[in-house]
Amino acid sequence: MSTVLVVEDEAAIAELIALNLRHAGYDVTLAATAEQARACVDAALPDIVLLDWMLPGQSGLALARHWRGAARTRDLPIIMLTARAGEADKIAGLDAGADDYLVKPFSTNELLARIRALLRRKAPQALDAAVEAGALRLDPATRRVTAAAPRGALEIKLGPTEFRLLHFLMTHPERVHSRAQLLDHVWGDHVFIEERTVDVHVKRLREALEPAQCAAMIETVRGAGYRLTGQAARTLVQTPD
Amino acid sequence: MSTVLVVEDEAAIAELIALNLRHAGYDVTLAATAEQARACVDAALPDIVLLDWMLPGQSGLALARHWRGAARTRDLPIIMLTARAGEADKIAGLDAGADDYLVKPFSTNELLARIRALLRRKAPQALDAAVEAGALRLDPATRRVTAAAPRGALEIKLGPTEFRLLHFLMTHPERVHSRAQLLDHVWGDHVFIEERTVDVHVKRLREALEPAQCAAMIETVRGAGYRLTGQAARTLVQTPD
DNA sequence: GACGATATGACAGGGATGTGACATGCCCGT
DNA sequence: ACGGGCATGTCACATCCCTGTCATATCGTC
Repeated sequence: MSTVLVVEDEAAIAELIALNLRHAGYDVTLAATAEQARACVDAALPDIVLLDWMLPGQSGLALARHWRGAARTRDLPIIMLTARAGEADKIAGLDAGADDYLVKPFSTNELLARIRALLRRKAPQALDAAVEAGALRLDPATRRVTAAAPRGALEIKLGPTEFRLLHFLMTHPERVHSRAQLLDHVWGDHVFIEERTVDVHVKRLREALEPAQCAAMIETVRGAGYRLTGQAARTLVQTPD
Repeated sequence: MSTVLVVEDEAAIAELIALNLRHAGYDVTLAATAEQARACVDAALPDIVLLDWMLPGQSGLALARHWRGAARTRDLPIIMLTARAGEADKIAGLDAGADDYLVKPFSTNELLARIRALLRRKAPQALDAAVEAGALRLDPATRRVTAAAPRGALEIKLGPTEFRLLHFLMTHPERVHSRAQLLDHVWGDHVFIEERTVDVHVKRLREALEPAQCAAMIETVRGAGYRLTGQAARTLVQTPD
C-alpha cells in the first residue's frame, strides 16, 4: 500500500506514529533529521510525508520549501506536524508548501483522516480504491480491470506494467502526461529507461483495451505525451449542413 | 523552472542569493558587471533579473533604463537590490523601469515572495492555469482548447505551435504583438525564422478556430502585428442591405 | 491606380509517433 | 539443472503530421 515518510526527531513520538500507521496498513519509513529525510526522498519518493516543524539543524519549514522548489518533489504531499498553534506559524507552514497541518497532540483518527484526504487529493493512485473512467473499471484490491459491455462485463487481462500505467492514467484522467512523467510515476523515479519505451507500453495497453472498444480512450497528444479521456468516442464537431 | 539572472558585484552576496534561489528551484546565472549582465541577456532572455543598484562601471539604474529602451527586453521583469532606503532612490529605481525594489538586508522569504509575485504579474503563461478569452478556454494541464458553443462545448484541435501561439495570445490579450515578439515568446529566443512564418501560423490558427466562430478574435493590425480580442465578432458598422 | 503589407495555397523536409521483431531475464514446472 | 512461457526494454523501420518557406493572390493605403 502507500508509503509514508515520517520526519520526527523525538524517537518516542516517531515510534508512536509509525506504530499507528503500520497498523493502518501503511509502509512507514522514519527519519530523525532533515538530512536523513532528504536522503530518503532522494532514494525513493514516498507517497506522503509527515514533517515535524522543529528539527535539529535544518527546520521542517526549510525542508518543505526545498522539496517544493525541486521539480521531482514539487507535488510531494506534505503534512506539517507542530506543537505550536499560532496563526502565523500556520501561514508560514502553508506558504512553505505544506498541504495540511496538524497540531500536537493529535488523535490517531485525525491523522489517518488527513492522510487519506490528502492522498485522495494529490496522489489518488496511492489509495487502493477502485477507479472508473468511461466504461472502464479498475480495482487495485483485486487487481482486475473490467469494461462495461452491451451485455454483462468484459474482463481485461493486463500485464503488471500495463496495469500500473492504466491505474495511473485512470487516477489522473483528462490530463496530459509527458513520457518522462509517466516513467516517474509508473516505472518509479530515477529509472534509466528510454522514453520511447512508454510508446510501446501504450500500444500494448491499447491492444489489450481493443476488445472492449476502449483503445481510443488513450489519446496521443503530439509533442506533449498521452492522455486518458472518459468518453471513448466524442463527436465534437457537428456541421449542420 | 524559471531562470534568474543575478547582477551583483559583491561575490559573497551574489553567492548567497544564488544559493537561496537554487534552493528554491530556480535556474540561476550570475553576472558581476553591467557588461556581463548585458551579454547574458543578449545570449538568452532570463525570466527575471535581480539587479544591484551599485555596480562598478555602468550603474544598475542605467542598465535598467537601457533594457527598458530596447524592444526585446522591454518587458523583462527587474527587481532592484539596494542598500539605500531613501524614498528618492526608490522612486528613481522604479522610474528607471524596475518592477520591484528590495532594500538590503532582505530576508530570503521576502526575496522569494517578491520574485513569485513579479513572475505571476509579468509572465502569466508560466503558470499552467487555464485561461479564458471570449468563448475560448485553453487548459495547459489537459492541453485542450474548447469553445463555448450554442449547445455544449466544442473541442478544437491544434498542433503544438498553434497551441503555444494561442496560449501566448490568450495570456496577453487585447494587446498588439509584433511578429518579432511572437517569434521570441512563442518560438523561443534567437530562432532564425522568417517573420512571414508567423503569418502562416496565424492563418492555421484561424482555420482551426473557424468551426467555433472564433477566427475573428485574432485581429490583424496592419503595420504592427496581431492582437487577440475578447469579443468574437464585433460588428461596428451594420449595413442593413 | 500603384505600391507595400498581408493572406493563402502548395510543397518538401524532418521530427515525432506507431508498429513489429528480437534479446534478455525471470518465474515456474519438470 | 533445464526448458518453456511470459513480461519487458530496445531497436529498426514505416508512417503520419507538423513545420518553415516560397510563389502567388488579395487587401489596404496613399
